[in-house]
Amino acid sequence: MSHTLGIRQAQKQKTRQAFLDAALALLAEQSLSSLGLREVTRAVGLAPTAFYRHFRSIADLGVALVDEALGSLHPMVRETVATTGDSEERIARGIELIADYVAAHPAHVRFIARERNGGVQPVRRAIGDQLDRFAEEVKAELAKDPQTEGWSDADVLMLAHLYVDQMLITASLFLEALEGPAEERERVTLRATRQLRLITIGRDHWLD
Amino acid sequence: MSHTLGIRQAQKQKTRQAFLDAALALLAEQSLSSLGLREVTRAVGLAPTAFYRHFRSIADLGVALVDEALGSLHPMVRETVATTGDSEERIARGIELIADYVAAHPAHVRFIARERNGGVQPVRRAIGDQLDRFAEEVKAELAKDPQTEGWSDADVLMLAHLYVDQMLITASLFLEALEGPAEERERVTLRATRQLRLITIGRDHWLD
DNA sequence: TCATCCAGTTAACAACTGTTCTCTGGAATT
DNA sequence: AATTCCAGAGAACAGTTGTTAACTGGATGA
Repeated sequence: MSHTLGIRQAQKQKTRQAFLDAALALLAEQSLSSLGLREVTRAVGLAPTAFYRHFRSIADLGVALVDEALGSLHPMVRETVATTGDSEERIARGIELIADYVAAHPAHVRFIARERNGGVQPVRRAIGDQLDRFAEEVKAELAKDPQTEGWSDADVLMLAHLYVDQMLITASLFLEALEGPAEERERVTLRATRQLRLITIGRDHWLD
Repeated sequence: MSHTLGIRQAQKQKTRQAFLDAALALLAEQSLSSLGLREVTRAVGLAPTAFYRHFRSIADLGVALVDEALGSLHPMVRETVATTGDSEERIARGIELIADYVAAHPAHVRFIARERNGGVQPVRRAIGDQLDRFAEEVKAELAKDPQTEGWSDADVLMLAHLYVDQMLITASLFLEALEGPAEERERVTLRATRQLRLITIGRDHWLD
C-alpha cells in the first residue's frame, strides 16, 4: 500500500505544509480576509509566484486549513460521545478532550473560531459543513443511547447541535484562558462542566 | 435639557454617522481587519484625510459600531428576561425579540458575530465587555426569579451565560436564514425553542 | 464686524498589493 | 542519454494602501 513519493512530490508536499504553517502563524493576529498572498510567501521564504503552484487563492488555502484543523477531530469526538458509563464521567472526558485539543493546537482553534463567521465565504462554508458533520455524528451516537429512547429524530439532532455549539464555546473560552494562569482555565472547566450538567439534566427530563 | 446643536456640530455628527453606515455596508462581505480607511471614505464621498476628523483608526470606528449594535439592546433583553408568566411564553418572547432584531438590523448582527472572534483586538474586547454586561444583567433578573431560589451565585451566572450564548447562536442562525424562504426561519425558531425548553427543564431540576 | 476655529481638501510620500509572462534547473520519464 | 515536466525565480504591471503637511472657506463667538 505505502507508495514512496518521488523526491519531487515529497518536496512539493513539504512546501505546501510550510505555506499552511506560515499562514496559520500569521493568522494569530489578523483574519483571513486581510491575509496577503505576498505576506505568506515572504514568511515561507519563497517568491510570491510560488504560491500559485499550491493554491488558487488565499481562500483556497483557508479551506485546506479548515480540513487540517477539524478533519482529525471526528473520531475523537465520536469516541468521546460513545463512551459508556456515568454521565458525569462523560462530561469530564468531553471537556478534557476540548481542553487538551486547545492546548495542543491553539492556532487551529483560533482560526476556526475566527473564520466561522469570518469574511471569506468558501471558508465559512467549509467550517459550517464540518460542524454539521459533527452534529450528525453526535446525533448518531446519541440515538444509540438508551437515554434518548422515544425521542423524535429532530429532537436528537437539536440536542446534538446544542452539544456541538457548547463544544465550540468552551473551546473559545479555553483559548482565551490559555495565556492566563491555570486558575483561569480551572474556572472555564467548572463553568463548562456545570453547563453540560444542566443540559444533561434537561435531557433526562425531556419526555416528562 | 435639550440643547440644540450648532450647524457645525450637527453636520459633524451627520458625517460621522455616514462613516458608520458606509463601513457597516462594506462589512457585509469582508471583515474589519481588511477594511481600508480609503475604502470607507470613498464610499462616503469624502477625501481620505477627512476620516481622521472623526476616528483615530479603523479599530476606533469598529468600537463605535459595537456600541451602535449592542448599546440599545440592553433594556430590551432585560425586559424580556424579567417578563413574568409562563416559561413557554418567555421563551417565545425571547426568540421573537432575537428574530425581530436580526430582521431589522442584519448588518449589525453580522458585524457582531464576525468580529466577536475577529482579528481586531480592541473591537473583540468591546464586544466581550458588552456580552459580559448582558450576562450580568440576565443574572440579576434570574436571581429575582423564584425558580433559582437556593442557587449559588456562580450557578446563576453560569445559567445566564448559557442564555446569552444561546442568544448569539440563535441570532447567527436567523441571519443565515434571512435570505432564504420563511420556512427556513421557522426551522430555526423551532430548534431554538426546543433548545431553550431543554435548558429550562434542566434549570427546573437543577437542585434535585 | 472681525478674529478664531475646524471639517474637509489637495498633493505627495514610500510601501504595499495580486497577477501576468518568461525563464531556469533539476527530477521524471522514455 | 535525450526529452519532457514542473516547482520556483525574476521582473514588471497598474493599483492600492495609511499618513504627513499645508491649504480653504464657512460657521462661531467676542
